[in-house]
Amino acid sequence: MQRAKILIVEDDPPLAELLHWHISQAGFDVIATADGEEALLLIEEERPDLVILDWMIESLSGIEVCRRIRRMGEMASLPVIMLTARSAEDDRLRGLETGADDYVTKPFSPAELVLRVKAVLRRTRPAVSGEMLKVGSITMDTSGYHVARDGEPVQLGPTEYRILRYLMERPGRVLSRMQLLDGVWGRDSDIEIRTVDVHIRRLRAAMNGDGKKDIIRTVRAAGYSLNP
Amino acid sequence: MQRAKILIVEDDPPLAELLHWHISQAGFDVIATADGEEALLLIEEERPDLVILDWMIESLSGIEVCRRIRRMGEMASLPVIMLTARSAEDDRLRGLETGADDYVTKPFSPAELVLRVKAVLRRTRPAVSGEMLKVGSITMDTSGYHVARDGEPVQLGPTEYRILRYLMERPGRVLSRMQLLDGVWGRDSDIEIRTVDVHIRRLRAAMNGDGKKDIIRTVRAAGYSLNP
DNA sequence: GGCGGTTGTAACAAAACTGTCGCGGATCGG
DNA sequence: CCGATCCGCGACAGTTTTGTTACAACCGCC
Repeated sequence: MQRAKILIVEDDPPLAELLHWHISQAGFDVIATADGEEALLLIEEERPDLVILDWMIESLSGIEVCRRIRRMGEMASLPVIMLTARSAEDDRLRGLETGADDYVTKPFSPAELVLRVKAVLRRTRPAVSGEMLKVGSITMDTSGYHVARDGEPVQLGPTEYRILRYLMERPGRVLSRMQLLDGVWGRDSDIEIRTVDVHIRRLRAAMNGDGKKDIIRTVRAAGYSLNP
Repeated sequence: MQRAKILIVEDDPPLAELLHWHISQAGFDVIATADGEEALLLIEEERPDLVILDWMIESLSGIEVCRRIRRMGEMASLPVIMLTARSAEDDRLRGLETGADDYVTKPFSPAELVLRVKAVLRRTRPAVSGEMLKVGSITMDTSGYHVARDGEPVQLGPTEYRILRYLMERPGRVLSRMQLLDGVWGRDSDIEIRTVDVHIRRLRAAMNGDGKKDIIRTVRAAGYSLNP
């Protein structure tokens, strides 16, 4: 199972270190910064799966960071958990309004935070939390690398598996070849963009074995998506 | 945003009431029953958007209800969240194979259940996820590139799609050919201005399939606009 | 080193879409 | 009613985008 990458944005060094330890102890990869501007850069470059964001940080308020994340286009759906000092209803509301997925009020137990992280990941990225993915008639066991259609197991090559997984994590959404290259091959791979087509074809061939309906929709000039 | 209707099938009265309260508190319309047979009837009549189904109910096991829902034709794609007592991997598999969209193992927090409900709805009904454009009887799912009129899907070419999107983002406003050229083709394209007409015609042809009313208004000497 | 399976590319074929033209009907202001 | 525009329509050739196939390089593994 692929480990989820968590970005911690916290400018109080002792607390940052505490969080770092507990989160990585729970089996996540951790990157950290104390600075809001840097956080935005790190999000671009490291593509974390979730951000833990202190409401009160120096260079840029947490709420502003959150707002900017929501305007980042490709990363706009990045889950954010806010750490707030007060539990005032007011703050909770404002936090959720700017697009935080959850919030934790200080003081909190690290264990609780870890639980929340897992819950949010389970909700937003089922695959990283080791659960079963299901879209239509297709099921994928992400821990055992098993894929089935209508209960019938399907044999997939590694790349086909990764493409399918990427699609199943975003069912119905049309993904451009560029997005697929980034998501499946990695951000910095100099692969021909048309190569995506070939693998899509292979994935189709493997999944539509009998005379079954095609599971992948081609959207001209846009990309591919999983059929509902 | 239109409220989603949730059907709860749970035969333990205290738990049913608890669920009822939390789900409706979260802003959903709730209907409930303790009986499997009745659940199927309610689905036919009330057309809920999602079903929360206890694995162990009396008259008909949850798993059997789920199976029948999947054979209901029109309602076959109804999302189902299963409540299971055990967390055995085995049950998870069986649950997903019979067509549940998600499952929650008891004990669970009502908050988590609400999160899952929202997550499943987001996945199955893009209308709730804010990436949906609506103007009159036309809906456009911008993340999945789906366009529908009166619920009927409409097939559009790339340029027609971009024009319609541009229009839907500015409903009612009259846009000159020049504006459309800038907005849809890009500021620096040396396209004949009359080409806009042709694409508008193609868009019309695609959208007014049956004898439906024209969705685009021609404003002589000014341009085009979307009809309200 | 040989082997089965996988991967990235190139090249070609097929399909879908695009832009342009010219014609004729519609509309408008006198 | 008339001329001047403006707009809708059908056709069409050119382009772009996608599907398909074949092939050489590569990989881990024995």
